[in-house]
Amino acid sequence: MDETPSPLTDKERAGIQSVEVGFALLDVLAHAPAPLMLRDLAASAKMSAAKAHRYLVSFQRLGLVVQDTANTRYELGPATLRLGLSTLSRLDAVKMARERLPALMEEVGHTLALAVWGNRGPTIVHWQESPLAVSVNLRLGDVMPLLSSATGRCFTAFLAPVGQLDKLTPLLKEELALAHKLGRTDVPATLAAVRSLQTETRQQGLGRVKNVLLPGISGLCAPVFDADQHLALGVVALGSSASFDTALDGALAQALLRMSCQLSQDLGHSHSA
Amino acid sequence: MDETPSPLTDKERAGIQSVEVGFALLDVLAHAPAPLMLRDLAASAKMSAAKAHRYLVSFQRLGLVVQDTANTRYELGPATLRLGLSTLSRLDAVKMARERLPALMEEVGHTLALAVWGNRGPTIVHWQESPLAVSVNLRLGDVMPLLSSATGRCFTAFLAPVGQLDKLTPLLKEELALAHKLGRTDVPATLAAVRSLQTETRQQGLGRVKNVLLPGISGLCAPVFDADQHLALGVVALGSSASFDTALDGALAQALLRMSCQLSQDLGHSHSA
DNA sequence: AGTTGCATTGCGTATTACGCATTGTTGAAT
DNA sequence: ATTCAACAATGCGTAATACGCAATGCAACT
Repeated sequence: MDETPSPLTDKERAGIQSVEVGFALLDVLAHAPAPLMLRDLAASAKMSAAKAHRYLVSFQRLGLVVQDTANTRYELGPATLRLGLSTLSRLDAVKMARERLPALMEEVGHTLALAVWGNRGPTIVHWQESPLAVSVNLRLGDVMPLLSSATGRCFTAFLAPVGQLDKLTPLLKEELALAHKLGRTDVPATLAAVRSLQTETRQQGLGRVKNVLLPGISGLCAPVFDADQHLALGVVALGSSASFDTALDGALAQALLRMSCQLSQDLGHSHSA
Repeated sequence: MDETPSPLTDKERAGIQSVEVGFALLDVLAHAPAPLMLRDLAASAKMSAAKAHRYLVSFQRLGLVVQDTANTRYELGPATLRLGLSTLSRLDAVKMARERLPALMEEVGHTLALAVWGNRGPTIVHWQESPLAVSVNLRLGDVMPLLSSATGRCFTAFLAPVGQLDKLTPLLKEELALAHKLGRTDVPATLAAVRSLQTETRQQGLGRVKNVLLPGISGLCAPVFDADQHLALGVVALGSSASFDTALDGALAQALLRMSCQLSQDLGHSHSA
């Protein structure tokens, strides 16, 4: 088709070329921070605009992509959400954590949430507001910042050392740049400072934040690992700093850790690190 | 290819056939309760096993599908989760609803509004006045009463069953006290009466009011839910009681419900309640 | 071993997707 | 208003690709 002389290495099993070509477009859209024009979308996926357009027509028919009626920009559509949520609902870690969250909330009396790693960082996939708590503005799908949120710090510290780390670095650099521009003093400013925050978080066993992301709000996030030592999800608690105990040996932190350890074990994680 | 002589109807824009064919497999997997054998998967997607297999090879390369190493069954893969989370993070219920309001207003001919839950109750965040309608005195940021407005009744009935319900109670008590002092007879006077109003509203599927909050004005409010069963927003219609059809099976109520259901689905809500 | 029920892979052909160039559309500048 | 520019969308002919069919692998039972 294109410029692939493709020696057709033996390890290649017969597939459907169009499927693999088309996915590049979805992938670009998934990583893009905003809806894209056809021109840029095609360029990012390394194909001609005409070619991309044909794929996008089909993706639109399927609901995988939608087009802003006004400016004709493309973005991912509701069908991708359905696929993702279907996968999410089958994830053992999420399933089990969801079931156990109500009891934990009863015990600790704070708003709780679950986060998993997405393309743009740790993403809230479930939350449960405490009746007692101040109303924290949390929305499904929110992506938490890596350095200024308890959740982000948890993922920054506990993401599997190999493989996923490379996903982390570009996002970290972005955030460092942003923090620098805003002149923030309560978050790390250099990669070295990030390393030290990671070490600290690992020693604590959970991500912690006091009045950083939101003034007057504190948060804790405990990691849950699967059988392969990968960070499967984060269990988050947050609330008003006035009534929120951030002590590592406090009842709240201990309850979170108990929950996350139990989940990890039930997922087949064997204490080896 | 197949048995499609394909008269190529005019409404068909040129797309990529393989993409649309392949999606049928993903769709089947998304709706299946458990991993599927190639045979069944192919049958459900109405294609031959050989054909399905080629697509699945490509889907596996992309991480959209994974195969149980032991029993060779297929299920959705991590890439679908990435796509879904990316979409989820961009979803904005209010924005989506706002885009669709003009069409709805065209259809029903009444003033429409959107409300979300704020610290002090359901808050109007957007409204669109009908040219035909009487001018209703609504302002951005207005907090609607829980018992005497259609919007309030909607939120009272449909706020997340656990947790948020208790955020409701203090506000409800306040309003009950106020109603009592004013000697109103058209709103519930006791908590028991509130419960019964909630039940009624849930059965109706939307909040409804005739000449209660404002004399001569009627209103309806349909709930929109997110993927996690949280009440994301309310779609409100209001107008002069003379021309406003409050029948549950009337054109207006049905149009509102259609709109709210569609929105809920696009937010990832899988209708279960 | 024999058999059954799958998944997987060559092969040849008809169909499809590709690049190129053209036409349609939108929106901004003169 | 008119012109212009930038982008999106679409015919067309050809070369590459996906399809059905049938053969081959690969296990788990009998």
